[in-house]
Amino acid sequence: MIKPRVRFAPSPTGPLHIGGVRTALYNYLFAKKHGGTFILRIEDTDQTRFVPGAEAYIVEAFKWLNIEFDEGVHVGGACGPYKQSERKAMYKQYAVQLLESGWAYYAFDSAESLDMLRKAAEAEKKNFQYDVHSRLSLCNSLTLGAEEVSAKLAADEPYVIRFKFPENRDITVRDLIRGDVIVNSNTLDDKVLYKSDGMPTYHLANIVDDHTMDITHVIRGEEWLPSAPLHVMLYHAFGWEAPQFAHLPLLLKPDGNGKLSKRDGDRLGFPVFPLEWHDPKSGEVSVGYRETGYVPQAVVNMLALLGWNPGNGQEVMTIEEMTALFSIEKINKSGAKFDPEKAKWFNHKYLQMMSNELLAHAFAMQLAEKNINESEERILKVISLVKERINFTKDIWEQSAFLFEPPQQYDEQVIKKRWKSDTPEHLQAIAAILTEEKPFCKEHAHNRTVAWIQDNALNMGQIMNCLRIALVGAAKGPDLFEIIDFLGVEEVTRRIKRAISIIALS
RNA sequence: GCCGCGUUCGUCUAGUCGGCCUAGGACGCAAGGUUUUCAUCCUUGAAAUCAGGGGUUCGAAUCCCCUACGCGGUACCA
Repeated sequence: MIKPRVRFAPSPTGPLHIGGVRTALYNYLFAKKHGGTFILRIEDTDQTRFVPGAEAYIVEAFKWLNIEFDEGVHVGGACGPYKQSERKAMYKQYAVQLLESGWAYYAFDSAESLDMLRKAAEAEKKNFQYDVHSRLSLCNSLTLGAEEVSAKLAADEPYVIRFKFPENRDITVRDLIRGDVIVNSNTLDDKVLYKSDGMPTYHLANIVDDHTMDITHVIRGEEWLPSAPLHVMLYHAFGWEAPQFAHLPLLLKPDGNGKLSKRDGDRLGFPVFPLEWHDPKSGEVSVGYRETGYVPQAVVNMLALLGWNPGNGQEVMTIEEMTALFSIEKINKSGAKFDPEKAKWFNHKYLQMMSNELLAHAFAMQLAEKNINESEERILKVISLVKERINFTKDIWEQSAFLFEPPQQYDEQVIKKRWKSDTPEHLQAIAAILTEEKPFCKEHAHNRTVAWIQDNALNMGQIMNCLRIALVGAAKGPDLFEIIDFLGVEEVTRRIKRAISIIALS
């Protein structure tokens, strides 16, 4: 295969959705697999939907995800500029070229008049289309005389340029995932290519850019499949060779049907965006994978498997492994429901593979925010104690807070079950045993404590759980003597006293 | 409405050219074990009559047709 050139072309209308991230990822995987080029192009032809900060967000998101572009708005390249608003001047000539070759025409109908036609059709449960059937009864250069058209243009009347579909032609879209999709031109509408504000629409700009940037493969979401016949015809009209198409299945909401949306994330409690996003207009904040404590590699891995599968049973893999295994033929045809539980599982797996040093570094930052100072050695110790219990980096604190501060409260269920009238004296006896241990050795302390419990014919589970309650506040957490070792006997004694007084009061 | 795409355990999926599929794996779920706690981890299990109905064939999840359902599109948005 010749080295492919692919592109990811988002429009800067808000934060990048994980569906978009997956589309970009598949483009990236495909390009890397075949030694090709991966390009980031910003499609901002709709000035009314422009959102400040969105472009920077997109760039930052890919940086965090470690998905690198070879060419693009932020890195430049030989086919720049990579932002459509900056290429504005070049589109008109292509629209004119189509006008001259008879593949397009001027249309002067106002948005309002078309709106009325649409409403009227809707009332009859029909659909109004600007197409082969209707264009001869509308106001355009096909129905108006040549002088009339030039007069309107000379008078600066607003106009759009529409594509003129040939009559009754079967158009074949050759899709790498779906095979041949055939659509008759009579069912297609004459899409606007050039808007009255002097900007091209997506359709024109997209084709012109893909051609001038030598794009070989267009890998994009399934929502573009309906307009693919238009694109195929556009290439034909220009006399250009069309790139190969691959329309990706959609990412669906976890419950029910339909496209995954920000709403679903809010409702079910999982991020839909890679990074946290602050909407400049509404001030609304959307949670991000990064801020939730996801490992970028885990996000990439999880996303890759939503709609693609190498077929070898392997699920956890590096991006290099994915690249080696990737093929468009193995992409599924049907939409994939997003599963927050599996996303969590992936993150857990990646956290376990991460070095303790790296996790300690992340945790040290969390501690700094809480003004807690601990030695590197002790932080590393904490990591070794809680690592296997965490799904997100933010869980480290949740799982280890009791190592830094006494329990805020004591689990009443456990107290009710295990705390007896003689518990205080038993705990004090254990405190005494621990204090005698000098230097403190957790194995030895453990053995002596167990021996003491047995010698006094006491219930092991009852005593140990009460001790745990006194130190941790709940019946959970790592090995008790590891905790005692970390806390130090003095702190342990203090906590036992504290627990006895507080629990006695309640 | 019209056009297009899709349909294997609850979910993500394996299933190349029909037989090795009494449909495999993973997540989740359940039970047991480990941990005198909880989580992790390990083992086992339940879970898809391969959307439904017709064909073709000795034989179909795999090929053909129909139906149903779901989704996407139907803008001077991308």
